[in-house]
Amino acid sequence: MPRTDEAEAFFHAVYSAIQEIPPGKVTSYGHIAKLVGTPQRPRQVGVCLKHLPDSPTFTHHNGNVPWQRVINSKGIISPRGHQSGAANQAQVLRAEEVTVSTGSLGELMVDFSIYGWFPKQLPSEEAAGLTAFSDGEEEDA
DNA sequence: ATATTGACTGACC
DNA sequence: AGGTCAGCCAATA
Repeated sequence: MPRTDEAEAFFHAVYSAIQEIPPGKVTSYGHIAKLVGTPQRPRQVGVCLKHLPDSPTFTHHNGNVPWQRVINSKGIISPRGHQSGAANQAQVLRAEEVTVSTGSLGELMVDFSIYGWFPKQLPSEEAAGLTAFSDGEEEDA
C-alpha cells in the first residue's frame, strides 16, 4: 500500500482509470498515465499494478481492477524482467477472448486492433482525425 | 537517511 | 531497425 496520501490518491486514480477499460480491450501504461493527468509517469502506473492487492478487503484489488488489460506501448505484455507473470497475464486475457500471440523471442503480443485507445493518442486526438499507424505501411494482413 | 530498482516511454543515436 | 539515455518517483534494500 502507498505510504503517503499523495501516492494514495495517485494509486486510486490509476486503479479507477483501469476499471474503465472495457472487457476485450487493452491500453498502455502511458495512456493510463495521461488519463490520470500525469503523462510523465507511466512507470508509476506499473508500480500501482505491481502492488495491486489480492485481498478483496481493499477497495481496489485484482478482482475488480482489470490489471490484465494494461500492456506496454509496444503492444506486448510487459515481461517485468521475467516471464512468469506475463504468461499468466496472457492467459487471463485469452480467457476474455483477447488474442495473444507469442513472438519468436517469447514476447507476448496483443493485436493493436483491440486497443481501447492507441498508445500515442487520446480519444480526443483520435477524433481529430489522426490515422495512427494505419498510414499504409502494411506488408501483410 | 541514502542508494538502487523497475508491470514505462519517447527522444536520440 | 535496434540499442541507449534521461526523466519519473514509490517501493525496497
